[in-house]
Amino acid sequence: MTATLPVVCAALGDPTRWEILTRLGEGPKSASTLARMLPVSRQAIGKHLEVLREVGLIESEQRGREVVYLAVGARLGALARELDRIGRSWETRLLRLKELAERPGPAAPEASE
Amino acid sequence: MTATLPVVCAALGDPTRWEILTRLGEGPKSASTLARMLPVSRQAIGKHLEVLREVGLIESEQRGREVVYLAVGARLGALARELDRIGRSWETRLLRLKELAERPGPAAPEASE
DNA sequence: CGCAACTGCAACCGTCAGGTTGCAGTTACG
DNA sequence: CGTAACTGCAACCTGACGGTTGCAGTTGCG
Repeated sequence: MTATLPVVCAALGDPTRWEILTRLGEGPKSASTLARMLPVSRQAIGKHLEVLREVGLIESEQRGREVVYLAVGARLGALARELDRIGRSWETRLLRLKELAERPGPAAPEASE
Repeated sequence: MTATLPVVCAALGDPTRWEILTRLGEGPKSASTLARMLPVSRQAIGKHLEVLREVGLIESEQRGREVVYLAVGARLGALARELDRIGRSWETRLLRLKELAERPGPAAPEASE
């Protein structure tokens, strides 16, 4: 479940998958139920659910004869924190470079390599 | 630049693109420079840069005869906040459903549709 | 001034992801 | 107890994506 960043982002990179996540965000649902509300086949839904489950964005739970899936908000929160951290690091580095550029140093501070 | 959520996530869904972003996070660089540090052609880099620029994750800047690109941390931060918000909403809804299930109501509260 | 280096555009290619249909197996509802 | 509904697996198709090469056009460094 320690899915690498690009992988979980890729999972979130498909519109249909977001459709599914949105519906699941409203409450637990089975693959068949989802297939009934979306314009794709049950099998396609199944593949998407598998992808989402692999990166920890949803969990499955046997309920009676059907398998219901639920959205895991915590997983999305974790991703959000990770992205935020990275974004901040970019900003601070950018700022440091700008400071170097302002301050008249010995040579021209070139950062292209 | 109001790139929809799945689109910007898709942009972040490619490993090579993360390579590029990481390098750009260290400081502004040109396409050729990036191509020299990564195991792909300059043209491939160019396509990736275009994708990243379209979703606002990087910006371009003419510097001398070359075009340098810089990572936009704010964009990533915005995405992070959006994801966090959604994740929280999932959790609260889940909680409400659980409450309903605990409380002995008139009928069995079924949320599969 | 001339050459080297960077950019932009276009054509082309292989792979894989998203989708479909079809079928077989289980399991709860009536 | 029978049948309807849900699941799982497999084969197959197609388009888009990540990658390549090739070429033409600028622009600045020595």
